[in-house]
Amino acid sequence: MYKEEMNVSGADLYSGLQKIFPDEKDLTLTERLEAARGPLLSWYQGNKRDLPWRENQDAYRIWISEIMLQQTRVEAVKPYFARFMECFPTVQALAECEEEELFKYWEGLGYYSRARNLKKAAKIIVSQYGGELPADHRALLALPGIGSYTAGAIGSIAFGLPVPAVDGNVMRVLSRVAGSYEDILKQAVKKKTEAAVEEVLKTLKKDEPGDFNQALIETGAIVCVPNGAPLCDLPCPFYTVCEARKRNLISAIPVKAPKKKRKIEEKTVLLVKYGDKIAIRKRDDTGLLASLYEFPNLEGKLSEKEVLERLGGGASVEEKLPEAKHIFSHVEWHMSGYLVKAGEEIPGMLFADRGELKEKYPIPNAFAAYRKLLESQS
DNA sequence: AACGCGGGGAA
DNA sequence: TTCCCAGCGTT
Repeated sequence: MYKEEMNVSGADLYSGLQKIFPDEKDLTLTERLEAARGPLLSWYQGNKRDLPWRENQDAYRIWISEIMLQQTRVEAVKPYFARFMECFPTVQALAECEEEELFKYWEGLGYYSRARNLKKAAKIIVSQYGGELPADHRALLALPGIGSYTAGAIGSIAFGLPVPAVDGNVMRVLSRVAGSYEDILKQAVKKKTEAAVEEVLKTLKKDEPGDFNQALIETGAIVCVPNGAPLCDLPCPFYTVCEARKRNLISAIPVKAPKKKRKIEEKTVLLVKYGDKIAIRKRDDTGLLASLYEFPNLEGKLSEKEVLERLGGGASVEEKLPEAKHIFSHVEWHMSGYLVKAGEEIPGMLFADRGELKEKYPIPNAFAAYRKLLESQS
């Protein structure tokens, strides 16, 4: 209300508040981090979650977990991680696997380029580093699928390197600690934050960078939570140095630029039966759900007649299927569907039996509603 | 710097 | 509904 009435930006409001409280010392983020260093490390020892990839410091396990955890919640990752490590226990096993099989283990986890890059990187690790992940920040950063955050996480957790691992969690925590109104989605803001964390990492003992980075992340997961108010009354390692808490700005920070809205796409999904088999096809190798399999589908919401025109070849529609919706982050599929009986195998389509549908071909969850229909059908 | 890329849990 | 999650690669 004050903000809107005065028509001032968050930054202006903040500098205004600074003038109202001129006696407050304006600490830098680095100074706040240094002040919290001790409490943070001991808080982490007492509060860290017991997670499968924290059983040891094996770089391969750390790597796989960090890739899976990109934009993905811990609870979602746990079952995938267990199955993955069982099937691909070493870098070599991963480097030699079939991409199709790898996708099958990734099915439902999303952001499938992560899996593709994992295999690419595994081959490089085998050919250039003797099958061991390199204990070098720049070498890690050069591997496909490993960016600034992941290189920092692997480097510090597996190898003890003093490199920052700043993700969305850490940006949320530290923007509140600093009382900063800068947009945490901006890469320049993230870079500054990484620089501040790196300063402090340099002052740590040799075995502490991994714990320090994980402690920051853990604070974001346990105390300074996303979606709603942070739980400042739990023991918080930043309690005494947190500017947002001190000035009651926890609901205003972090600042994130609004996202643009999704577009909606209409689709008509076909479950085409030929004997006991069902038609699927492989998607294009670029773009959304690249290289995965799908039920044949047509653009737009088509009538029974329009479907038959496009199929030809003695196909007949057996029934109209219920509508389904799938929401991606940037697009929304509104699907209608038909159960179709094919008179012959249709060129360009692949006919799979129920077992192959379940065990062999990776089909993304966007088609889960129709897949389920199929299972209850038989 | 902006955009494309999954899926699901929670408010 | 909207938000946001242990982000990265491409343009």
